[in-house]
Amino acid sequence: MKSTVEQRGYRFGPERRVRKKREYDEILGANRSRSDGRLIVFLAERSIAGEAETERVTPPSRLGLIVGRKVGHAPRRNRVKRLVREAFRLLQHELPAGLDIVVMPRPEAAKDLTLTEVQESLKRLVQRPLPAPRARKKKYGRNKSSKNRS
RNA sequence: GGGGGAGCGGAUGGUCGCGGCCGCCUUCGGGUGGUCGAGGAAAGUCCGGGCUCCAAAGAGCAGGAGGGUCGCUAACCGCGACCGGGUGAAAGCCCAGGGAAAGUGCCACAGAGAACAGACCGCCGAUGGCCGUGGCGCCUUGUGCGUCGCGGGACAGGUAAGGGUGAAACGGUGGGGUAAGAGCCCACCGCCGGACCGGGUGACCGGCCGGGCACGGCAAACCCCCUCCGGAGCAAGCCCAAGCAGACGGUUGCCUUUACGGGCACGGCGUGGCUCGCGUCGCACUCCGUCGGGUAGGGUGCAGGAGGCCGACGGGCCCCUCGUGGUGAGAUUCGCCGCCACGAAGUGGAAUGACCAUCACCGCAGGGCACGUCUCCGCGGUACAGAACCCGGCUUACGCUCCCCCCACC
RNA sequence: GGGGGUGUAGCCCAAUCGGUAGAGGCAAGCGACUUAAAAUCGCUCCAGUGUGGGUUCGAGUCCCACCACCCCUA
Repeated sequence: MKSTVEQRGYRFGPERRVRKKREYDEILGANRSRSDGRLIVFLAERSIAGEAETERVTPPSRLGLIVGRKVGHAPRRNRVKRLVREAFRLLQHELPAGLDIVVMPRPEAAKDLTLTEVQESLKRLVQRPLPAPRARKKKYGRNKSSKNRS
């Protein structure tokens, strides 16, 4: 991860995606969301549990997607996900680093989105500074037993 | 206008990206070059299989599925051809298309009658009564008897042709016949039977002979006959890592053997409905069973082909299908055909893309204008839809193109 | 992905064996009682059975296809 600063490309590999159900639960459980007419965005500071050695560089932000069945059939859901991924990829140097961002498009607006619209919404919703972490409201706590054990 | 079949599923270029495999480089983070990367339905999950596990996949019962014939197939509720039936003017389309004289059950309402049926209206009333009347005969001259007629009514009775009811009324049409009618008789059609003749692998078809007809419908009602089906499913299963918490039950019998062991019985469990049979355990505590607790990470399964051969089990060779490129004959070109080379999605918070330009196709209507659609400019659109172990089908959704057939008009 | 189930008035839910069209309750409306309301009583209204075919004389019921929703599954 030493080449983060000089790496100016627009790559979008697996290190920039949220991949585990546990990670999704943590990000949604932080319950810091904001939305506009198109998107709902959940934000969390990126946890660095795995890295034991001290890191002086903040890791890049990661993207996660939730596109429900109300958006439409599979090709339409794929289209929405690809648009959001592309917007994140092109904006990755303008957005703040060290965040986990989970994007959930609104079903009613997801019918006919364009790339520029998604870019606008994403930039506006993510670039504002984070509010203080609030208490978790167990709204998305599907596995509360595991949470209580830990 | 109607009907049948086949094909395609936008093209090219640019910029920025994603995933697999191979080669090279690497400071092991990655870089770089090449190559491949959604569908005809990938869909619904409606059938059939492969594969995996249940030790093996056995028998019977139950349950389920299929049902004209002959082929194709690994198999099928699939496909093809044919047979029979229905429908349409035709091309064509549709058919769960075995059995209703093995049995059980059902056929509401209406209607006279609904399953070895029935007589409401109507028709008739030949025959026998009844009433009226005419002729003849008898003697006991009467409101007489007998006999032969005519007429009437419709009492007994005959009838099932017609009306009417119904989804369905115990063959149809025509003629004869009759009091009126009726397969009562006859002709043709239909139906039934035949161990018959001819054709066909067969379903069946054609004929011949016999029978006046006896046999309503429903089996997507129970059922009978024939055929097929053990159960679960890639979240199957196998390996690694991580993690948790254990508790309870089982401590047999007989025979045989010096003993190991074997046999029978009994009990638990498994064989995902039951029985048999089979397997397994029964002094093992490292075994069997019941209940409870933990994990949701990684790898593999995992990829042209349900073709073949060989293998020292790592794989190799050949064949087939499709794609791309090259080449040969022919040809104006393309395609078809032959040969050679290379290739054959494999994700998994889930890749196969995003944006732009030009072209193609379709539509809109404003301007130009020959007033119709040519094209220049403008605007909008380009269907249905996304692999999740794989394959063969079915069904459903959907844009366009082409070919063929039938009918009508010119 | 795989396996299974359900669908009848606005809501909950009945309908022997298929029988000519659907019971009940809540809700709604009207009336009575009441000063008014609640409760109660009476009356009324509301379905063509998720959709489309087929079998049958006749289908909510039997069969097939499709649609929507729900549940289970390492």
